Amino acid sequence: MISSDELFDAKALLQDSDIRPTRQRLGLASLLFGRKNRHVTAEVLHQEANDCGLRMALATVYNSLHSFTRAGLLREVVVDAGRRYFDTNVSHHHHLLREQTGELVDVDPGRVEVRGIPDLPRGTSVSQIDVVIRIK
Amino acid sequence: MISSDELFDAKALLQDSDIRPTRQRLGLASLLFGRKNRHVTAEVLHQEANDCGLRMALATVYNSLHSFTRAGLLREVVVDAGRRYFDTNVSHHHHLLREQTGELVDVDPGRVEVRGIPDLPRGTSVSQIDVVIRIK
DNA sequence: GTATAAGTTTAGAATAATTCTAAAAATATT
DNA sequence: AATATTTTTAGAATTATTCTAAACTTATAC
Repeated sequence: MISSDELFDAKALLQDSDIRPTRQRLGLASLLFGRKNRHVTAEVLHQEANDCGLRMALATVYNSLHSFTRAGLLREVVVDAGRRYFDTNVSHHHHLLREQTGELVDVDPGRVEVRGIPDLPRGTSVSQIDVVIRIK
Repeated sequence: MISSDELFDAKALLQDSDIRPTRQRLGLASLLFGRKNRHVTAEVLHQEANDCGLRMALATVYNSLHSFTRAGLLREVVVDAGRRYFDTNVSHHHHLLREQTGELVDVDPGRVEVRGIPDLPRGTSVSQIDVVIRIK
């Protein structure tokens, strides 16, 4: 169950991001942002929502994940060609991927350093640097 | 057109890897390994093969890419959730991705340094570290 | 508050990439 | 050559995601 103050937080969060706080988005937001940092796929989040009694279409979960991402509340992490992961931690950091389980763990950027970025083509700039440490 | 010595190279390469040198695999191998390092998707490679007069099913391209990968002749690069890229450069290196075009460029591992890998869960070891520099 | 406009949700269809299936073809072995 | 093994193929199936347009919600104007 979702407590009213969690819902309230979610509402403020969405409104601050100019996202309409609909029932569905409030539910997803409290699943995503209520607790610690998370990595989810649409499928998994949809299942979780259902398990909490929040009934909604899978397409709504996709729509919401994209809205949240556009608003900067989520960021997409590419670690698998075939599944889209969304990360609630939008600050600069890296990832450790357990290949066996698919589990993703955040890695503090202070613990990994990328140096000596190569020359970039003229007129381009770095938009992001992703480091994925795959473990088995 | 594919010259006979390119075909010969491809044949030796496949045989050394215990892969039967079928017409389809020889053709794909010379497209892939005949020249400089490449990054391809199944779709693009299939199109190229067709353009060279090498007719084959798309499923064969997928099968071949997987055989070559299993044999260590290719490695999969994950830079896009939705498309599988294969890289003919199987030595340790990183990638620069031009987000506008989807073009992938190899980055010498000497030009980028990753340090201070975090503590790993007990019983696990690093299988690979991927660095993707996204530019726009 | 009610009406109207704007944005959101939904089920189901559509798309895209990849994998599966099992019969036909090619390659290798005897 | 005959047989066994592996590969290729077309097309169906699967998986993840996006699209569509009608129904519904939420916001805005009066």
